Amino acid sequence: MATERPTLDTVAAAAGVSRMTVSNAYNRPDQLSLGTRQRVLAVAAELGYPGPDPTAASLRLRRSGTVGVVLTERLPYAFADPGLVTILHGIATELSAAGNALLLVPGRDADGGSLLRHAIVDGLLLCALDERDPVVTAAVERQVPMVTVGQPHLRGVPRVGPDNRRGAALVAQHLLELGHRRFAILTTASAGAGEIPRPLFGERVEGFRAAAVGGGAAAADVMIVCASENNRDAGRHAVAQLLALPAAQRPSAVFAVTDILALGGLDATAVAGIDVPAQLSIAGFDDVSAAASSSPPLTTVDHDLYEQGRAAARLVLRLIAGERVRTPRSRMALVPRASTGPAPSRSPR
Amino acid sequence: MATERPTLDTVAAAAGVSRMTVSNAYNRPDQLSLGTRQRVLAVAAELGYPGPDPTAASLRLRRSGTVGVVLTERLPYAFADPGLVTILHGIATELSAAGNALLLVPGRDADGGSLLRHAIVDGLLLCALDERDPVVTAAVERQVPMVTVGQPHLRGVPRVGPDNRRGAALVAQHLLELGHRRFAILTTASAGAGEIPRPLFGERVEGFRAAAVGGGAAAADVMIVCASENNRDAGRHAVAQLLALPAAQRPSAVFAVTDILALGGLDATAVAGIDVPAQLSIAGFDDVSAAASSSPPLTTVDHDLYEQGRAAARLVLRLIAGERVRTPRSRMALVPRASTGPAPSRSPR
DNA sequence: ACGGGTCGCTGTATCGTTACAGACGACTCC
DNA sequence: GGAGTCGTCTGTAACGATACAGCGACCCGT
Repeated sequence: MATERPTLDTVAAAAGVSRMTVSNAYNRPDQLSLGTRQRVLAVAAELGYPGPDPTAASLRLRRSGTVGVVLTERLPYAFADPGLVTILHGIATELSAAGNALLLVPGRDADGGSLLRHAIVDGLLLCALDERDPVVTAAVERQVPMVTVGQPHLRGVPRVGPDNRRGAALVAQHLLELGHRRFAILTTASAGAGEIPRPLFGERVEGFRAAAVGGGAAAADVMIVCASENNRDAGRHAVAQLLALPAAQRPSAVFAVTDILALGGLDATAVAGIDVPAQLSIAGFDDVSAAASSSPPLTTVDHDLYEQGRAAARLVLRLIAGERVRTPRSRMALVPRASTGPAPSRSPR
Repeated sequence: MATERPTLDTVAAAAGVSRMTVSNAYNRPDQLSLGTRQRVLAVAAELGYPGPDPTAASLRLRRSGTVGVVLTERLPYAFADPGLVTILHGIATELSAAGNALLLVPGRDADGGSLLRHAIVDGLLLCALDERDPVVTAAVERQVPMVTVGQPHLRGVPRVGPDNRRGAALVAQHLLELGHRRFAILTTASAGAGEIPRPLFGERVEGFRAAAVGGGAAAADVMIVCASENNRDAGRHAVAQLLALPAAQRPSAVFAVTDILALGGLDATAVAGIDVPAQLSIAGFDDVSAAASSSPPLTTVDHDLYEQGRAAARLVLRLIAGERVRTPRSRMALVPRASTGPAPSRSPR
């Protein structure tokens, strides 16, 4: 029966109408009479015509109704990171509301080639990528409407994301107001696996240090401690080492560049019997859900990842529609909780 | 400079070669001399040519390197369900390893039309959909390689997923061997919000009942209890009501169609001071991570969602490659833990 | 009966790419 | 020196659809 796959032409010939009429039967029901339409669709069904080919339509229309999202070089890792999943949730919400599909693009394929070159998309969202990642270059070369989320910063490309420097400075200011003058910044080893790009944490480290020193701390009193990875265990180990320092050298407040690390730090204080915040203040960054229910609840910086995803999706849709957009300013706020308190008196017992 | 967007032709003319040579410069470096290739790419860069248009290439090649995934009618809900995210993780792992992108297709757009008609995909994966969902019809009409995960069962379409009847029967058999003869099946109200399709739970209920009755229980001794929703609180309420029954009518074992409900049931027994499993056995289904660490640990049925996602992706890729595949048998196993034990003696104290 | 409007349908001209079959010179081999 | 081979490059023919202008036919009011 169906020796070759039917096309619009096949159906048109069988129904005795022009190809355009068949196309209209599917896409513009108001452009033809009800009778003709039903007849055409009946013939199409009989021939087993699966409907207009979306690829051909996209070529002609010059749009596909699809937005590409690049999450990390190796896509599957993205699903292991609750933060990225949250961003993705926001993106999906906004895209599907606008009738767009979401294409998840692996950064590179097995051959090292960039799949991005072959992705059929009207626009791109780059999430949390290192700016030296080759996939970023490939994205720019595509010359497609594009928005970045978090990282990287690219000239001429709108970016949604927190001002990491400002957020870290908010924490520094909070701790300075509580009387702290000796700090440790807890970050991940910069030579680490690179699962999460360095620039992001670098901005937080620099933002905190600059604000702390600018606010009265001695440069020598802002130490930097590196955890081996960005996970709770690594945070615990790093803070445990910190607690082993002689009291005189010990900082009175720790700023961890992620909540995960900060929560690990709380674990270490619990083990060591250190009272937080009486003996040591700890603050994090991200306001993940666990931060509100830790013991004690964690002071942190809230920047709404779900909303960032939504905002980025809205922006790229507007770019696709031909509007001009500017990088918006993200909502961001210090969330003071019980893990930070006044600095202990000058000589801790 | 670039009054019109350059194409292969533009670049070919400017470089003084044929269009095919430009195409080969991008896609088949071995088909032309190094010198020519570099010259062509240089000219392309100068003209700002973004590389071959993926849409046109897909039209010509009849493949896009993309697999579509339909998770639920409203895409964003998918990210709220850890089970679906796990399946998606498995799918993404396998697809990206094979150099394919993953298109998340919302079931329907704002106008009620199906976006699936416009999705550019080489194949489709349908996850956990009700078979009466119009999106399923739309998918079938696309006449594209397709695999379903969990639900629905479709004639001629391979399906990956547990045999719910068999899994439930495993639980029934386990409880029968422990001497239980009076059962309650805990499921969700069939007239519920429909967040998760009914057939899935229906199969589990029927599978358990059939195996229990077939194994020696009186039909009247298999009662069905409905929780208002599939969450822990609703499970707790439902089991609390069960515990309020006169001892003579009370079942000695409860089979909950999901672990979530079963965990709620454990909460209820803890509140009521009922000893599990000495006074009441409780079993679940799914082996979610929390099942291993509940108190007592939950007897349940393990069917690996991550592996199901991987298996489904592999299958659809093989279909796309033109191979014939058969619906595989999923690994599934009863995981006996401490929440089930021998039936209490005939007259409970 | 005639101008003007609407309805329903058709024809032509792309959209940008890649497969395939060959053409053409140079090189190798006997 | 002629035949075969290789490496490069070219031309033609799709792939399957949609936008847009336009053309009869029909209905109206006058």
